Amino acid sequence: MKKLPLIVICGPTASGKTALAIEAAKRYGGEIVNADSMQIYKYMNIGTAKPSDAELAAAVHHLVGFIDPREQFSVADYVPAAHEVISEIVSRGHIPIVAGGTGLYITSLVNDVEFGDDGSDPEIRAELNRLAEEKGAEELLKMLAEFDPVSAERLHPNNLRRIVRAIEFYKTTGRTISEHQEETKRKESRYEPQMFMVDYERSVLYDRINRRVDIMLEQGLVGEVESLLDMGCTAEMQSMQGIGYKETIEYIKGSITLDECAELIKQNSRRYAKRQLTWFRRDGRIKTLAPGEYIQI
RNA sequence: GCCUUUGUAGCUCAGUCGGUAGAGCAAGGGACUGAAAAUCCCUGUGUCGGCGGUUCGAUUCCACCCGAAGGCA
Repeated sequence: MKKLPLIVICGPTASGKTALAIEAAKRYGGEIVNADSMQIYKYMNIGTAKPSDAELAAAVHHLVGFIDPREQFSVADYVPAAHEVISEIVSRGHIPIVAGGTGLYITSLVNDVEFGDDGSDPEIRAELNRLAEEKGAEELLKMLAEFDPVSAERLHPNNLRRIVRAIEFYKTTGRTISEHQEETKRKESRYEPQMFMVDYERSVLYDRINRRVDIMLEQGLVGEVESLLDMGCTAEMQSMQGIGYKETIEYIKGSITLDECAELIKQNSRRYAKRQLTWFRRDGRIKTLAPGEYIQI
């Protein structure tokens, strides 16, 4: 079976993915598929550095701003949605260009990781979290070890979130998450990706990040967050965990000054960029581009 | 000009009764399969201001020089 070609533009925040994607779309007759876990939300424009109206008009974009920020969303929602959009793009005779910085979304899509309809249950998850608070994460790890020793061995006792997830997976599917992971690794992907990332010198990237945060504040990030709070968003919501949002909420609540808020956003963005680099660096398929270099296919 | 205090990691500072030094923050590295802008793990990076003296050995003691802060004139 012929694999579907896919252009992927990934990399850390503030590395110019949007502009590169638009350029590639124009040049090769492509349509852009967002792979950013925060730009999927509506009303969150400034803080997520969503493409501007002009940029959105310059090329066809998909999966941008289509989820209400009060709602949950996950890779398991993203991947099937992206598959569908991509197959439509291909059927139009266009080239799909996946662009974004969320490593998990990109890898799961490109490697064609399967997410079934079951496999998640918010109630079980909440119950496990409650149990962890009572008895501690180590107790849960022991529990996990009884039916999935492979995962239990791999997970650090402090990583409660993953421990909970592994137990939740077993309880909802009757299979262990480690088995599931092995299976999906063996599976052939339907895609043949060409992956690119702009490789900035670290200090240059950090300058870009710092500058961009200043611009976000000038553009009215505080106002954007205020109106999100007005529409009922709360700090606990997934969308409000986004960098730029959680810190601005602290400022609006009065627990930090605007300067502290700006510094915190910058620092968290830099740390995020570092984590993104760690993720993408280990994917040997990614070709690095010099700053200013266009992608070549 | 004189007196006092001070100079140790990127920052704030500990410390060594003389045996080349350690915390917090910052930073760096890594993991990652349904919260992923999330979550978690690992790591001390240093002509101890400079130049001499004493000493087997000086970041530590002494002299001088340079910088910083305060005080007196």
